[in-house]
Amino acid sequence: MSDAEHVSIWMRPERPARGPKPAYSRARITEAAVRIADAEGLEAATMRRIAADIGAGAMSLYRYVPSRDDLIQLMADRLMGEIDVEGMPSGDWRADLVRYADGLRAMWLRHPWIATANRALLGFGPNQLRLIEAVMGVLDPHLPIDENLGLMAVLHGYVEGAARDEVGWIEEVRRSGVGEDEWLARSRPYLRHLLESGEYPVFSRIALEANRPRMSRDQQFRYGLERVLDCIATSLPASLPPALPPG
Amino acid sequence: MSDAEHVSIWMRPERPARGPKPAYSRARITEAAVRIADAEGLEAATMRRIAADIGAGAMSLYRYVPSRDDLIQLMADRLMGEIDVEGMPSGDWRADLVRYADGLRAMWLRHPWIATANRALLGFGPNQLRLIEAVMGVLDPHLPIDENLGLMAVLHGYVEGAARDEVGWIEEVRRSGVGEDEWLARSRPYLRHLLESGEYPVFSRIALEANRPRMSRDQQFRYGLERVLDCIATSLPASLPPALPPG
DNA sequence: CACGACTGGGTACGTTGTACGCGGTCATGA
DNA sequence: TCATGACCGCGTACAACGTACCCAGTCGTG
Repeated sequence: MSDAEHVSIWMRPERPARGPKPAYSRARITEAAVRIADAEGLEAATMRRIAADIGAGAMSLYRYVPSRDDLIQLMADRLMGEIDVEGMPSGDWRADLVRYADGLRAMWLRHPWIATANRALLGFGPNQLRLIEAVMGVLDPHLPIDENLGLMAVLHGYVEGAARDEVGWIEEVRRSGVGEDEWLARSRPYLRHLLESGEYPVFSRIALEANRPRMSRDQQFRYGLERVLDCIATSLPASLPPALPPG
Repeated sequence: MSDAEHVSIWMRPERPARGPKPAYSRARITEAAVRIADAEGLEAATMRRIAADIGAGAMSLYRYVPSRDDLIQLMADRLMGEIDVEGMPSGDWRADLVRYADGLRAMWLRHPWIATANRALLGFGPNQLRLIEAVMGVLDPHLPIDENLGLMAVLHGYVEGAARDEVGWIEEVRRSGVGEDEWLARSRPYLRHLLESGEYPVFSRIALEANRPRMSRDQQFRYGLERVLDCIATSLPASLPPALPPG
């Protein structure tokens, strides 16, 4: 009953006052879990597997973490720590936001399983809070907090949506167990059926364009990002926007 | 071996040619699964539970659906069918996109569990394809397909990101088992700790603003949406944009 | 009318998260 | 100094899950 009061992992202290020295730590457990999830997906990071990885018994993990769900929250916050926002209100708001967007997307591509960790986004862990301070601090001097929140929703939504698309494809192929080429080959009959039905002209155009892509994935991402930043620029007051980017 | 070739549920025909009349159908199973997920979350929609709901034995479902993952894909596409895009290239591109955005967000709020269905977005089911045709058809006459895709990524990313935030909160409270007020009350000590530490000034500003919100959730969503649409408007050629919306 | 492709569904297996309880350890208060 | 009890690691156990396998019954087709 006393433990049930903690509604979030961040409210529960890792170390109690008394007792013998613990052999592991939340950080070590989280590290192992992230390593496994990177290599084989989040579903492979079971409690037993993580415990075996650090040489512990399965149930020992529950001395450090109340549930697997909370552990995943710890993992997500650890990932947020990888994003470099050092010295972030630098004066050039556009450069700052590009750096944040690129860093966030790169982190997603390094850890595709983050897309399946649903509670990753709202848990106010320390790294998440650090990101909020740094990134929202960029526009904070120029905008009321309401508008800042709205514009960040647009930026963050774009980056995460784009990353989710890329990563979803990666995970789809990984989960199917066959290689990317094989996956494409097996999908071809259905694709052909869609194209030949003639009912999906726009989709057909997309599919045919995708066969000879004129923009790399990075370029596609950058195109949309610059569009979002242009949008943000028009919402700023009479500040000096940096000239259009070198694109 | 012959079945394993189907890499997607949409490539697998529901009805084979011969044999006795089946008692159920994919549509009926999907309907029951959606109803359960709406009421108790996606994790409550287990195979046994769904089967019991329609009066079938647990294993009978596998005559219609190869796996639970594929069933979830069917559920997701069924949800896409709820979004009204009738007669969608209507001539007023801005009104069309607002209608789509509102419909998508409303659908998410009706079915919060969609946030946890990770493969929902890439499975080219019939309703998904119908959406693509209608929504991308709106800007298709005015833009090359590449730019259309880029702008749709911005729009879709914003709507889905905003919906995901709202829904994540709803699901967080639901999963905690306690009511919303109780959840807030239990989080207050941690929030107070964050505020009093003085390390998170921007976050503090957000938290204090949230105590006396000047915009409803709907209004917040609309603010960002209009911003995104403004952004899209500047990317259109010399077409006639409708005047700024009644906001 | 016999065949065999199909049906619904019961049984069973492997894996999961985790509740519970054991014997050992160590900071603390008498 | 030493007994106390809070904490440790962890083995056992259980309920619930997805689903492989098998069976007897059904029905379109030769």
